Amino acid sequence: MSEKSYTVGRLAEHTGIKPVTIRYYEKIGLLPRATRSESGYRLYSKADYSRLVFVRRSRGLGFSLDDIRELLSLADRQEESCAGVDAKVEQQLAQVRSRLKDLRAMEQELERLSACCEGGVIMDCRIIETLSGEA
Amino acid sequence: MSEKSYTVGRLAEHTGIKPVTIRYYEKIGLLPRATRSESGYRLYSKADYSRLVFVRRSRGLGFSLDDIRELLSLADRQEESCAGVDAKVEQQLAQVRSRLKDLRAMEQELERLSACCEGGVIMDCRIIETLSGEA
DNA sequence: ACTAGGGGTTATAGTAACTATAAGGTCAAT
DNA sequence: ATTGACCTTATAGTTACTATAACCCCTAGT
Repeated sequence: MSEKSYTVGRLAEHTGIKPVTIRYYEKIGLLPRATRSESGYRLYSKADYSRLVFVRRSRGLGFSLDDIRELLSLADRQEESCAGVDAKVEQQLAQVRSRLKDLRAMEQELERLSACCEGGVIMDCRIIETLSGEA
Repeated sequence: MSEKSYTVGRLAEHTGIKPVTIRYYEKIGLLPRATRSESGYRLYSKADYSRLVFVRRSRGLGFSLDDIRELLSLADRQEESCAGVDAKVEQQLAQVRSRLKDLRAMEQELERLSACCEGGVIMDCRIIETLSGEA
């Protein structure tokens, strides 16, 4: 059924995740141990490919590898409620929003600093002054 | 002139940067070597305090420690143009904006996922399906 | 058959910016 | 004199990789 057709390099090409990274994921137990060819090469199936896509997409949403480990184990229990998954998504959304808030504040302050530079010398630089100084 | 009045702990209290971190900054050369008391304790002056505030504020704007090292060395050349500083700020602003873009995309996608959960079981979960699947 | 390339394999160290731990020295107060 | 809160150093751990070294395998060309 599950023909092992990909080597690690071919899997990498198809998923956009580098061979080293794939091996790393295996090492930390995020991916199951790959089956091996006679000569010791890793061999992957379509199912392995899907799992890796899951990881890539989750990473794209900012989930940590630990989070993804949990998501994968939740995903594997087909008959259970998906409340856990939903909770993880909510949690991640909250984290992303908090990070957004921080970054927006940084953006504003950087804009303010940038605007107050008048091209003089350091001694009179309002940017340096602000960074060194008050509040 | 520059009375060395702070120990590392007192400096930490005043700046909100922990003693370990202050020592770490010294170790990597971001802060100059502190003068020492007879018994070997680090002692800091108002100038040291200012420099550390500079670091903290720059960190708050997302600058890397390497960037801050450069900013500090730029700031030390009082009579030179502040163009370098301005450039660094612009650069940082660009980076923050790029990160913002990424995070906004994540936020949107997470919102979409969150909305499509209908409280069923994993088998029917659109979230899992999306993560595993297409795109 | 030999060899060169482009795979694959492992283990180890490095990255950023800290945090945690251990094992000990100092200082002010009781 | 001893407690407790501080200080000192060195080392290892964190996250998610990347880089390096040293070696093995497989296919294609001569």
